[in-house]
Amino acid sequence: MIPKSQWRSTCPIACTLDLLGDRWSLLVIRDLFCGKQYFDEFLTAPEKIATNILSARLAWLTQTGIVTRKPAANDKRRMCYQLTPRGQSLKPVVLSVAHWGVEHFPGTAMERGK
Amino acid sequence: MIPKSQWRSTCPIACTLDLLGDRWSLLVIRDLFCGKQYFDEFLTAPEKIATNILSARLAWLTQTGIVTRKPAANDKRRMCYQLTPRGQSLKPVVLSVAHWGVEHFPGTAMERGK
DNA sequence: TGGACAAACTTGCAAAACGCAAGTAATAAT
DNA sequence: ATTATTACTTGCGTTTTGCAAGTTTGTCCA
Repeated sequence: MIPKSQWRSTCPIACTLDLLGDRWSLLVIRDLFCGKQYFDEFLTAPEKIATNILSARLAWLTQTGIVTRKPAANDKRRMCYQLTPRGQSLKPVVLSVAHWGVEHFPGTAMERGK
Repeated sequence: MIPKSQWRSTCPIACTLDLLGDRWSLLVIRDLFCGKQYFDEFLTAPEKIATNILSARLAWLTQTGIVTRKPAANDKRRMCYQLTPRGQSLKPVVLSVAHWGVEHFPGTAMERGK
């Protein structure tokens, strides 16, 4: 169950957008599907997300059960972010968006691993 | 071809989010798939979009070739908005988002016509 | 063991987007 | 001619975004 005080409506599309309908969440999730796990790995994406935004998004995605957050075994500073089963279930959403983008934006392409 | 000066990257997901990755665009598109065509019809949705936001989104979606905008035959004031083929091709995206929402938000449901 | 370094944030602040309420222009109805 | 309707636009206060700089905690290595 996803915690949030105010959903705009009981429409599943509206609720999903309330959860991750912003400019960045789905890109973070894309990178998680690509195997990225650490804060600085997300920063290397070509879209150049700001650290405060990334921090806020990871916290929100953790809070809502889309990702897990735990310290790496060998370095307690490094936080390891991974998709939960709930997060992994977003794969069809990510793929349908990616597919539409490839069809409608000349010059774009899906990278390996997606 | 979609006109915009600055895309964040050449990733198809990032480009798609630049186009309609905000809180409202996909809800307008949802309503278009449901058969809504006129300004005041979109205003009746339970999410209560503001008129200036709706106006801006319809203009942007028109400009980017997702919807067409023409006066109704019998009333020149009424603007009739409809999905273009490009807009209709978003159906798998809308459906995958709706499906995920139904699975993960108890109490939500897709309405007739989607 | 102590100084340099690194990871993951946090803070400050300016700019942009959002959202509400009220106003307006063009057309239609009576 | 007057009133109502449609599709906006404007003003303005609030919220979110984005950039740069700073902070904290943990690691590395001489």
